[in-house]
Amino acid sequence: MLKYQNQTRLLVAVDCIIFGFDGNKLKILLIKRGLEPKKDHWSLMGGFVQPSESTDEAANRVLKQLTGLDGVYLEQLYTFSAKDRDPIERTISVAYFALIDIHQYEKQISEEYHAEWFQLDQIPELIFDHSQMVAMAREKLRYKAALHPLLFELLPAKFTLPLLQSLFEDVYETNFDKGNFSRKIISTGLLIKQKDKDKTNSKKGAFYYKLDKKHYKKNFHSVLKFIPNLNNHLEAET
Amino acid sequence: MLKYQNQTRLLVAVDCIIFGFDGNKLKILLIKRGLEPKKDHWSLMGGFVQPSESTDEAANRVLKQLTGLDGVYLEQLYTFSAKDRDPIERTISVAYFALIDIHQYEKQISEEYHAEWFQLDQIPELIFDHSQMVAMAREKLRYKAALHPLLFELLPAKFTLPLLQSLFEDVYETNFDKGNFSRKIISTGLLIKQKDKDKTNSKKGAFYYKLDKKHYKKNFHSVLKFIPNLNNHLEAET
DNA sequence: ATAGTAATTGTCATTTTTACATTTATTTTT
DNA sequence: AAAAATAAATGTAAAAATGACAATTACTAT
Repeated sequence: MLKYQNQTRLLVAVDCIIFGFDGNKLKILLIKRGLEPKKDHWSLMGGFVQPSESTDEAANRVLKQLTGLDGVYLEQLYTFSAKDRDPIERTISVAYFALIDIHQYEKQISEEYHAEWFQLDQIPELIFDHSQMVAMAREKLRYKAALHPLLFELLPAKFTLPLLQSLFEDVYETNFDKGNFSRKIISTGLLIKQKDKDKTNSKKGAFYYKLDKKHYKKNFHSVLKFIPNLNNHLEAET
Repeated sequence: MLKYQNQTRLLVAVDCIIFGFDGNKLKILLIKRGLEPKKDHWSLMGGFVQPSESTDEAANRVLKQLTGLDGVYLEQLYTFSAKDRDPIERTISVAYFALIDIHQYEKQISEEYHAEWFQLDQIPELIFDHSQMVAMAREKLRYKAALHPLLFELLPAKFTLPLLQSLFEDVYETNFDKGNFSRKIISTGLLIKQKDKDKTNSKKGAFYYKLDKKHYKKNFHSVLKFIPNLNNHLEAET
């Protein structure tokens, strides 16, 4: 089976940075690590790549194990390969980031892993280089969401413009003018206005919208500039 | 040494997509593969990751081996991990893309590998999934160069605006208005005008410019929009 | 019926973009 | 030595977009 002579083989893992939005705050899902080393320390959900799978498949498997979810937004982020990143044995890790609708997530499944959602300003110390992975995922999310319709993946099928705006405001830690924001979103043509309203947050109520799936897929890669004064809100990118 | 029980270890390689600009056309550097399988077929330059190195270090090593160059622009692109991508033995490959000043490149070194520069519309059949890697690198280059001052890495220290424009025009396969182009570039504040001109292409001569290195590093991550009608020139992104 | 609230729509000055036109600096030709 | 040729550099203005702020609207609760 080993046909390239004299080459070292390495452990390959995947780790997932899983984002969710509870209607108020952007959060990531962390687990308490179940095996040594660093047992019971906070960690990203991950696992070793099996002989039968690609890293994409491994990441999807791991994500399903923890959340019960299939077919969610999952994107390869970066491969971490520092020689000593795992103290037990050399392992390279391909990091993925996922965006899920937090309400779809099945709690009972994740209890097995002692998983918890954390706000981004309250993330505990993480094992290995996982803090670096989280930082990079957050940067990438900010960068990409400013230019592409990404954050919709975090919302339920029906949502209001004020809810969308509060998500953007939390991601960019700033406030946007509501008039300009709604015009910009509407002008993308990505949303279909519904007949009904959400009246939990105001007396007037805010219309629900749904994604126009076709338009969304077709225009996902277009550069849209959702964010005014973009450069004030991005520090760096990957 | 093997401390995580019952896990499979895999070969890990790096492959480099090396871009250069000869003053006329954007090109990539390919080699004739020296070992079986697929000996003498066209291939990206690559190599196995050694126990002593990270993938970044491996990519830099491989790049230096082929070009003789140190400290060039090198960025991790994507990790390719399809189960059967290498027919001999399972190998995952971390692809990197490099931007070099083609005139710095030392030809005698690469003759050992039978390396040749190819225009992007004349790339031969490549081994394994290397064509896919090239396609992704090209997309990424287009995407990123539209928003960040990336293409300067392909030019010599002193260059003219018309040369820069011809590079942009080749990358995006289109023509730009020269007045608007030069204004946009100048307005970034990234360039320092020199006293001398290049008179090889016109009677009037075009002033040389140099990168303002400090400004360049500081503003590299700013979103600048170098390209008008951006969405007409990007198909997709990674 | 009225007041209160947040959603929605409106307005307009400012800035950016883009198409196209003119001027300028230099070399080559007459 | 003047004129023609060439491509670089600069100028112009209409159109589009952005962004700050104001007014109106639709509904609920008093």
